This record gives sequence, C-alpha cells and structure tokens, in this order.
Amino acid sequence: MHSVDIIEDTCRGGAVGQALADLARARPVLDKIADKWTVLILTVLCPKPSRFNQIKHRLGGITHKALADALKRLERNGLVTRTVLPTQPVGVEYAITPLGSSLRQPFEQLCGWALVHAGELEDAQLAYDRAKEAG
Amino acid sequence: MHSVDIIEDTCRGGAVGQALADLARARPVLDKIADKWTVLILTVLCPKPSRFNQIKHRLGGITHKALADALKRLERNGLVTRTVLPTQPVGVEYAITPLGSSLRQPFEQLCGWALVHAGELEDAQLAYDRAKEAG
DNA sequence: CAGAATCCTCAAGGATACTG
DNA sequence: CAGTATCCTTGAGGATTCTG
Repeated sequence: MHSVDIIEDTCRGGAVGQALADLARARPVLDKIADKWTVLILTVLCPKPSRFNQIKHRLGGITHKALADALKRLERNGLVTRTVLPTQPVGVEYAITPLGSSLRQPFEQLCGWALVHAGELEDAQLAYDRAKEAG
Repeated sequence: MHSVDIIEDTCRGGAVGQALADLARARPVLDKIADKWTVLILTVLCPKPSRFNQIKHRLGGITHKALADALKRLERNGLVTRTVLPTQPVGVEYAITPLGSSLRQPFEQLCGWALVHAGELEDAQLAYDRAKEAG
C-alpha cells in the first residue's frame, strides 16, 4: 500500500483497508460456494433428501458430470451428506447439513437484492448502450 | 418437470419450484456482479471517488485490462459513474452510485457468513480428505 | 493518465462412453 | 443407478503494445 493511502486510511481508522482484508479472506470461501449450481442444489435438497437422478431431473439443464462434480465439492465442504442405500441396484441419497442450511439465508438476501434491482440494472444497460450508440 | 415432482410440489404449494424459479431469475443479475473484482472495487469507491490508478494501487493484484473491463461493466450496470476531469493530461474519476451502495449491505452479509464459517469449511475438507486417504 | 487492440494460454465445463 | 475417465471446445483473463 502506498504512503498516501496509509495516511488516508490511518485518518479513518483503516476502514477501507480492513474491509478489503475481510473481503480477501472471505473470497476463497465464496469461491467454493458461488458457482453455477451449488445454491440450486442446496435449494432442491432443503425440504428433503434426494437421490442423484432426482436432483438431476429437478434442476433440468445440468450435466451428469457437472452434478457429480458439484455434489462431490458440496460433500467435501460439509454442506451435504452422502449416504449409500442398501438397495439393488445401488442408490445414493444426498441431504443438506446444518451448515448448508445456514448458507441459504444470507444467499436469499442477495437473491432478494437481485430480484428487486434487476430492472434498474437493465435500465442502466439500455441507457448506457443507447448513449454509446449515439456518441 | 416430471409428474411425480408436480404432485410433490403441489402438495407443498410448489415452494421448491418457486424458489428455483426465483434463483433462475436472480442468476443473470448475480452473474453480473459476482465476479472477482466487482465488489472489491465498490469497496474502494465507497468512501470517496477515485481515479483509475488510485483504484489499481489500492487493489494490488489487479491487471490494467481487468480493471478497465470491470469498471466498464460496473458503469454499464449503473453501479459506478465515470467522470472525465478537465485536467492535463486527462484524468478520469469513478464514483459509486446509490444502486452500487445498496449492493454492499447484502454482500457484506454473505461475507459475514463466509468469515464466520470459514473454519467449518476447512475442517470439513480436512476430515473428508483424511477419510478419503484412509479408505 | 486512461484506454483500446492484440495475442496467448490455460483451465472450467460439456459430450460421450465405460465400469461396478 | 451412480460414478469415473477421456476428449474437446471455448472463453475469461493476463501480458504487451499503441494511441489521444
């Protein structure tokens, strides 16, 4: 950080620097959970455990491999559990963990923001593109 | 959606289906704002407007091109404004908009979750990897 | 100083097919 | 049914250079 920034940050108690540090620490975690399918899968599993192909059918557009990868990552992160059922042929049931559940609330807040402001973003884009074309 | 799912969802008022639909509508918006740098830039701009290279120095690891692209996207989405200063040589100042500010709160909640549960995720990974190696 | 244009590579994610 | 392995495409992002 440059000296000017240090002085400025010192004057304000280093607020921005602290915020950036927090964000930097949070990012590795967010990267784990913010991919295309993670939250959709958690949403499906929230009301009740489901098996591989049940999840796949619910989600619609997901690939076999993408779902397998996502579920493995979720299990590794402790957000879902994986249980092999003693059936024939073999069946596997996935269930959400308390940790996975706890993620849903903050994420829904972000989704709420997205839904509320979707129109503003679109308007801004239209205005921007129109100005671009005119200029 | 398959018939079984329709029946299940009807029994619960289609809660999961609705949640998935909301998430699907929210995703395009989230994709715009959830990239590597967007939130970091907004954090820097939050206390006061800054110029291109000021932002760049504050962020540290970012590339010239990456910052240029990110700022353009932010401007297009109406999250920051871009003002050319009548100086010599030319200077450009970026400032956060109210819409951009409104994004910070929900995002900080998510960051809060990430910071609080970072340890649990790591523990889960360690346990998973150990079990994997043993089995 | 800010930004546009160009080139490059590298890894995520899809399609397919095989195994237990 | 669930999972793994292989191949392949594509595009995001970095490095570099040029301009106003």
